[in-house]
Amino acid sequence: MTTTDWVPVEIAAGAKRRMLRAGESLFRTGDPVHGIFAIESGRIQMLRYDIQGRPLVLYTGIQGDLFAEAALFAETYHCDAVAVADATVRIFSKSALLSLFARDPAAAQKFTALIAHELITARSRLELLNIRSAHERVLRHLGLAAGADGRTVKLPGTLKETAEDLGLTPEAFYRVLADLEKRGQIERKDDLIKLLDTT
Amino acid sequence: MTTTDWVPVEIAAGAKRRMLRAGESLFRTGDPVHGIFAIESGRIQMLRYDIQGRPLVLYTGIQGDLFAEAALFAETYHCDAVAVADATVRIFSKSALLSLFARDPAAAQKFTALIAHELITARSRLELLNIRSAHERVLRHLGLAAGADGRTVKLPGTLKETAEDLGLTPEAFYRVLADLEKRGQIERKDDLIKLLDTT
DNA sequence: CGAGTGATTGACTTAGATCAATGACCGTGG
DNA sequence: CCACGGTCATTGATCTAAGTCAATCACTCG
Repeated sequence: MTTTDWVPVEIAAGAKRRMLRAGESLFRTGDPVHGIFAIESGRIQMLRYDIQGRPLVLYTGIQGDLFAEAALFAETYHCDAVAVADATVRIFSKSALLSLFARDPAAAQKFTALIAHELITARSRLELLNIRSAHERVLRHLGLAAGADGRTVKLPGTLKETAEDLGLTPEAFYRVLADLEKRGQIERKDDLIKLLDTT
Repeated sequence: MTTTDWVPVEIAAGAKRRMLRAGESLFRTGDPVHGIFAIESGRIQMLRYDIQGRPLVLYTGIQGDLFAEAALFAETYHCDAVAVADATVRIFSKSALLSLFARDPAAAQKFTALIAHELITARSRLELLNIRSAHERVLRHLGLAAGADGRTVKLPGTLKETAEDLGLTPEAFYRVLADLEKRGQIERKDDLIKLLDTT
């Protein structure tokens, strides 16, 4: 989600691109804010460090994710961002965005709507992760991810990645899928999953 | 967090209050959007139903939480909201907010900043819940929740509630705390927890 | 003074993590 | 064109961390 079609052309045009190699840092806590970022490829983590120096991961963003949105409203970054895999990002200048928003309320509203939507997504994933049973968790996830017909889900990326999203090991996820299929609760064809009625 | 000090007085003044009894519904999918809500007391859940009619919890809000923010940008609600315990909410009218934002970019920005901040919080809780070990999870949580000194955490609410937040059973949480204390990694005094150096 | 709830700890069980092995698939370089 | 190395998908065997059930104590509230 969060492809960057929310950005008005005028900003998109001026957006620079930056490539990072695995381990390279994009910004650090205290750096003055230059802008916010969209991940075009790779994987970026936001980190804080606790008092003992242990890293606390705040967010792991992948392809298509927008991040550091809150930096728009701060002078300096409040965490570090490092590439955990080779990555490229687009940079949307803070000043350009803010002045756009000030001048064009509709654009501002579009941005707010986008963030509000991401918040919904994040919150529903939180509820999902609080479900203890792997079976339930997978079923609910499929229910949420189901398309318009409410039955068909096309899994994005690899199963391994989906497993990760669900807070499961890949093995556990494979087993749950296999089991659901055996029980006739789902049908699988490649990366398509169909939910069946269990009455 | 998210106490309602973000609302400009003019809106706060006009905000109605509504009391709900456990099980009572605040709005349903498809209802026209009247406004967004702040929970003054109690507990409210947002729900969707999957095609088999099973409820999918999207969010559980408690005292102080703002919710249905995204409804500002929609004509109708996209989920149900029901009180899971007796609750009172304040209602901020959609039209009043939108016209405020259109006329006062600074207010709009404050709102966006608030949501962006909530997004950060939600995302960092997601990372937390993806940590499998209860020990690690609790330690990281304490690290994140630590106050300015980076060492002292005052637990809000009951331990049981915190356990719930962390995706742990109360028992598991008690045990982890007891264990951390025994190992000298934390110190507890009532609802204050102090992180100690483990070097 | 009970009734209700949170905090705590013990005993037991199990779901899911971990470790391991195999097959399918894909790109790459000789 | 094919062998080889890498990754994903899958399944089996095993182990343990955390859930579940249960009992006790402390507290608060009417």
